[in-house]
Amino acid sequence: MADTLAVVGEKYALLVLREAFLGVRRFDAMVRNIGAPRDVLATRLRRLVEAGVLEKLPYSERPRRFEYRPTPAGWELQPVLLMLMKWGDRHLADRPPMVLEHSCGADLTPVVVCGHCGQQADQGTLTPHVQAPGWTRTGPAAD
Amino acid sequence: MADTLAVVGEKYALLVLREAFLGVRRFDAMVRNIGAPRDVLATRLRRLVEAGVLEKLPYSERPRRFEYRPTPAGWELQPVLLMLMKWGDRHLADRPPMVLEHSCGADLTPVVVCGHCGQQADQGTLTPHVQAPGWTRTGPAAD
DNA sequence: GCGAGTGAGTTTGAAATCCGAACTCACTCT
DNA sequence: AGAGTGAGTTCGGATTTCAAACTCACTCGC
Repeated sequence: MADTLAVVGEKYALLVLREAFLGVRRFDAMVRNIGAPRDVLATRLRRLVEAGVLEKLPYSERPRRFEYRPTPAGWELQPVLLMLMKWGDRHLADRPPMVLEHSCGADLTPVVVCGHCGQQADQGTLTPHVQAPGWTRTGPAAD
Repeated sequence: MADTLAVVGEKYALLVLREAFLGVRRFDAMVRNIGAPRDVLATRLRRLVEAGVLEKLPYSERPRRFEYRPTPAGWELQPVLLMLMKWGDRHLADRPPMVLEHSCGADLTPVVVCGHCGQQADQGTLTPHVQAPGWTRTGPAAD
């Protein structure tokens, strides 16, 4: 988790990915949609490319222009964004939510399930098997 | 999404939640496990409490001591963390991953599915219905 | 009853980031 | 020739982050 956040946890990184997923893949368009300072966006894009999450490819020689597309590894981050979106819609809903249509025809309500049994994976259903080094669960704290 | 990140997108915020989910709920324990500067952790905790994601409650009067527990809204962020964890395990795996056991008895592999049809929701299966104000999808960019 | 320790922070000053605006460079379009 | 566009880079100033030290209110061992 900490390692993942080292890649996508910096300010704007996940918003950049959102835009890339939605098809906004050019520098200036991202600046407009995200509202990030141009230099910050430039560094973010560099990092995401070197992390293998985005790919920078030219869509025009003369003048040389680039676009940024999610790699396969990048696409695998989409579920993270879906869950962030869902949470925001449930708990912060100011504007009407963006609707994504699933291939089944319904409007998407993303749910996290256990890949093994297909049942929802949430609070009550999970038990950590902890053996991380240096990790301490101090004090009594039954959930 | 942007709004959600305004709440949990700051540095360490999601790590704080991870600890809280795992039962680490005291200030000093979090400092030890996360390695964040104490002042930053203090501000993060304040923000997460006022955002309604954590709850600060005393576990001892005299001396006055507090712990931070996820609220119901907080627990709803767990899926986000699960997907971040999964991605890290697949793409950055340095140390052996932490195993979570699902109530079905199997080790959890979290998957995001469409709540309507139960089928996986990923790259090919989603079509955005875009009508956000000021949002521009510039240039040709079929996925 | 005294010194050491603990838990939950706050303070402090230097280092790293972020910000917005302006600038560059290489073109294209009128 | 002049205006515009796309993809950045450069600037100085405002915010954040950082690590270490400090506070305050206790408790514990002797």
